[in-house]
Amino acid sequence: MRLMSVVRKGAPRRAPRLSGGVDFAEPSRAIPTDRILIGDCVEQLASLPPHSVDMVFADPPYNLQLQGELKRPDDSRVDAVDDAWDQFESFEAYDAFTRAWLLAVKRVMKPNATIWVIGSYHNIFRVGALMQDLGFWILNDVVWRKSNPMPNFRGRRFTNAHETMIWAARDPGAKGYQFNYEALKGGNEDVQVRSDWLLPICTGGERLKDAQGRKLHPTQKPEALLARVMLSASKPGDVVLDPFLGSGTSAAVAKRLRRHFVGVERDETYAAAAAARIDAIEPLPEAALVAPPSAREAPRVAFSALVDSGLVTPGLELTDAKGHVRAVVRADGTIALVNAATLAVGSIHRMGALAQGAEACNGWTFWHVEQEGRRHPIDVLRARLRAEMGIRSEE
Amino acid sequence: MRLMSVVRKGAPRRAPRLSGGVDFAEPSRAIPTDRILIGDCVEQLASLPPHSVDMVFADPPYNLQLQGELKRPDDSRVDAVDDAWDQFESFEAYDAFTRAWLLAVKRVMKPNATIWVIGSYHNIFRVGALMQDLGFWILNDVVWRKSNPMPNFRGRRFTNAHETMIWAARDPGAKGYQFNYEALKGGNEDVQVRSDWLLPICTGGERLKDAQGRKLHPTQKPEALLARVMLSASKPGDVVLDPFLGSGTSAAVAKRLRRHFVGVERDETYAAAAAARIDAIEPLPEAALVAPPSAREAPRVAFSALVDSGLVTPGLELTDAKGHVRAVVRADGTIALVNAATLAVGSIHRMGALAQGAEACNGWTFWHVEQEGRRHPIDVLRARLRAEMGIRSEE
DNA sequence: AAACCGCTTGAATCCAAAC
DNA sequence: CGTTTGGATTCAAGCGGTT
Repeated sequence: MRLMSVVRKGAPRRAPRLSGGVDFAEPSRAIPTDRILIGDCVEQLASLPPHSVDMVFADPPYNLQLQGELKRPDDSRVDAVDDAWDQFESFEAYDAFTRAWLLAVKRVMKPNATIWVIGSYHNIFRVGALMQDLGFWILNDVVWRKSNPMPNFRGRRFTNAHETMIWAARDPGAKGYQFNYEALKGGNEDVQVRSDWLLPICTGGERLKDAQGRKLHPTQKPEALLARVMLSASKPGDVVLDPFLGSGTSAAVAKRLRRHFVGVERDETYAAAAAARIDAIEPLPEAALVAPPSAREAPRVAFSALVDSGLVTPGLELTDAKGHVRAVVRADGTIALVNAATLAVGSIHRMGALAQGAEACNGWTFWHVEQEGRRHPIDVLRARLRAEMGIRSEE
Repeated sequence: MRLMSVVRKGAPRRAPRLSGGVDFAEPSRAIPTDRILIGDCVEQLASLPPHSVDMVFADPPYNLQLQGELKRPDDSRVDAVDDAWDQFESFEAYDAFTRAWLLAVKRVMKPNATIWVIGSYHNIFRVGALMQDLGFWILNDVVWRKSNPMPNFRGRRFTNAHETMIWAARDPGAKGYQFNYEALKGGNEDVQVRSDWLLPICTGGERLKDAQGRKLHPTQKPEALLARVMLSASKPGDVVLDPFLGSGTSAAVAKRLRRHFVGVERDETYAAAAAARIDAIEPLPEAALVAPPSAREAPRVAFSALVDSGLVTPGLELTDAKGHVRAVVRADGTIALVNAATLAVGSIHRMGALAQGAEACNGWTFWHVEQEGRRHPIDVLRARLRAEMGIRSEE
């Protein structure tokens, strides 16, 4: 965590620095990381050196074009996203805005960097077409399926239950981009991760509130979503840029996963709240993040889903039934053996087999967690998650 | 199935007619249905009367043929916008093609018709943006999640496990489009249907094969997908247009679901195979397709009709569900609040709203009558009157 | 203590017939 | 055409208070 330590040196618990432009205390042409730049993203990005970020996550305005107000069947009013920053005069105006920030972002991307952009049907088609026009090379579109979306109250459309993320390389033919295929697969029951992800929206304690207890930001994204993005397409020490930082979810997750962040935010209230939020984050132990594994195996249902759900926390210790063998849960859903002579990282099944010297192992029954002084197989956590998710949600 | 019978009259088991243009045997300006038009879809659609189809399903080609040009070595220029030039030319050609067929399709859509377009990340963003540019009004984007997608063999991306459908109305502000909300909900555990659908890809016996046993068409869609589309947004007797018929899935499903189809296909081999396929389809029994009575479409019954019919007597007391609020029925079909400080008289809805301090209220469910010691919403009386009226009207 | 109930809320392009 | 009025319409979670 070289660059992270620069900012935190001598002030380990202070908030990230807020800056209106380039920080000249930084080495010339080195990108100032782990801070929030306040201002218009196109202007702010122009002050950064070219080819300096490894990954971009962008959550631009969606241009919702809402008409009147909407009420629930119980006559309560839906708190719509009617903020000024989401208003555009026309598709042309939105396109010009989009083109400008995409170009500004592209300049600061390293040749092998990739970009993620999230949106809904209101804007994602325009964004995707412009990305193609500007020479980005789409690698996947990834669907975020919301486990608890807002329903369609009037019964006139399908429940708008997903958002779309476009994952793209900077240039056509890019081959050296970061994609942690084996780690993702190892955390997904050794099955390739698909282009549709099921995750809940951001509610409860994770949702930032203002002094009056109202939601601070209308469109705060869940940390689990950003964690999947960064665990997929970046590595510890990378610089992650977010040109529309908002409530700071991407920066908070970057810090937790030991990536560096550069955030741009126009609204000072949002920026200040994000800074405080980021400051409170404690990075995960490095052991929970290092070294992608190389694995191959069989069965179903993802251990990483337990991590996403919060039932299992990265860093949690797993043991066998008798407590002799120990392992640590990693953020991507793989586990690392603790007492191994060499670093051993992989799926719960493969690591279980390795620990026993067996060819195969059912990690769900081999590994245990200690709760209230008693050891339970992690299979009970899986059963709990299945129960929570219900029959409909993940067919 | 009026129009269907025109084609099948005198030749009940023959294949749909193949035609190069307008069939002059049809009544002038009536759209020729249940046949395949062979040729370029823009040209063929120009021969059809305007405002003549109820729903469109389009699975356009997206072979951009860009691979060769785009795989040249990555150069080191700082600004890669120039790189996009060649591909912009190619994208432009695709855009021109897309714009042309979308306009041709729009002309033949009825004002309340809707269109579905399916695609992948290669083309769907361009198609969606152009649809917005041409004035279509997006209602939903619907994700087809493939339960058995093709794996990603090289491990450099996520498994491409979905395709995207855009569902749009012909014009902004369209409200009268067909959407079978209640039927869909009824078939989905009484929960409204979401924008992500899980369905297997087309394999096995459903997949058309050529004489050599190879798959006839590279992108044959599963009939289950088309069935969900048509069951969602059309009704029996509707005319469904498919400008890129291919192997004929949409027409086959339309016939089975007792919709009429108009298919356009440029490739004669595909058209012939589709014709044979469609010919073998047996429409489902009408009883399997009739729409269940929906509350939204039920004939309106005024509260005064209950008074007129004698089901409700002037002077009868109404209360809310808990018996706190009381009102009295007046002879003209209005009601009067009993405990109001000032005299309050009006419709069951207005008085219900007033009693609650709400802006709106469904008086049919708010107000109750006491019968045999139990409270029933007055909606049950309305249902009884509707039943009696239904019996009378059929006599 | 665990279960249960009621209330709140989330990126939303969310009515239709009659007058 | 605009305006008024009837009356149809919601799912999953989290949280707090009660049983």
